[in-house]
Amino acid sequence: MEKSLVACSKDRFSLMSKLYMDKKGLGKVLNLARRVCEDSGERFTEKREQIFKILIKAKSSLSAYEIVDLYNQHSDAKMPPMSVYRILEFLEKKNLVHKLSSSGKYIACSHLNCGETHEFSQFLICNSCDTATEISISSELMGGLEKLVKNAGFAITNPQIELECICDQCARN
Amino acid sequence: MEKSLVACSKDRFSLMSKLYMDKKGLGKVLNLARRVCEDSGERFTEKREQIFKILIKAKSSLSAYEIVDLYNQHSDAKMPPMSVYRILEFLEKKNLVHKLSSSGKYIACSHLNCGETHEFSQFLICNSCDTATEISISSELMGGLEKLVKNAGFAITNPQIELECICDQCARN
DNA sequence: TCTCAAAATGATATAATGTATCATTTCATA
DNA sequence: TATGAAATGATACATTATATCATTTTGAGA
Repeated sequence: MEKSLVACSKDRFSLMSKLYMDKKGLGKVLNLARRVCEDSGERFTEKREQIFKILIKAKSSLSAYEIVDLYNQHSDAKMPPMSVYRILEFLEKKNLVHKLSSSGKYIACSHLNCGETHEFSQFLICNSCDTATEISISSELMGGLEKLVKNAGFAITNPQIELECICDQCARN
Repeated sequence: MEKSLVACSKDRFSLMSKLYMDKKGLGKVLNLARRVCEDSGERFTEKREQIFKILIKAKSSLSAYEIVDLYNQHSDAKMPPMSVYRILEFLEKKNLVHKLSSSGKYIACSHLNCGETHEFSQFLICNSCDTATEISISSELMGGLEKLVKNAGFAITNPQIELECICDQCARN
């Protein structure tokens, strides 16, 4: 896939909605994930799928150990943390999940709806309810940032940006 | 101090340079730090000053445990990690140091040169040499970001932004 | 279908980071 | 100099993350 600041061609420069998932949508996303893995000669194993599904269903970002607990609650075979870290790392490399560096927690990529995976996003993280919403900032804004950064003697190597926010729903309460 | 997206009135909307520090400058900054603390009825103790100086002299951001080690190397009395965490938290509240949330490491505020402290900054972090440079993004850019965030149903609560970069010097090597 | 190498996971230990809690010391000021 | 709040010490422990070697699973080719 081409590297681009914009993730999804169907949604250029616009707001991305959260990953909405009905049963049909879930199946589609899982198929896409499988294809992404198998296209590069790797496997979308049962355990990788389970962990991916845990993240898709999660309402907020999850730490590796929270995923361990969720997995072990719903399975007889207990998965050790090391395996979860490895699987998360794998899914992240495939751009199926993202790691929020400010919290160390993980979320499913919300661009899978449109049948694409992508590498870079920006995230709005609600301090109150811990949900993370993935957005794509405009090329104009990103261009402005890049210019500023260049003037400071730097170049952006990863345009992932995480913004500490409060969501409207939490703000009302 | 008034909360503002821009830190330093002498440098509005412009690039901030890294904290440059000769002997005279160091004295000035330490005096400022002491004043900031004592103005609110708190103390700029010897140990707080030592840790602050370690951060000022550091070429890159430092983890709490790195600071523990540096302190203990240059002192007979050994300071436990808990104390370092407490002191860092204190200095951060006073806006004398900043914590990089993506790495959990600390840097001295580089706006102290201009005789002011400030609350919010953006940081360019070199992946290669681990230096962090503090900048202030323009109000125009910040305004654009805020608009985008608002459309997504969020409001920014902390405009600290951390960008993964490579610095020109590392890029040449 | 059997074998084998690579991929994937298990198991275990340990490093690194961060917090909770209670005890002790330091310091301004009454 | 007595006292109470601020600051630090000491200790334990929780959380997060990685290193390493063993075992299992898988798919491709003999």
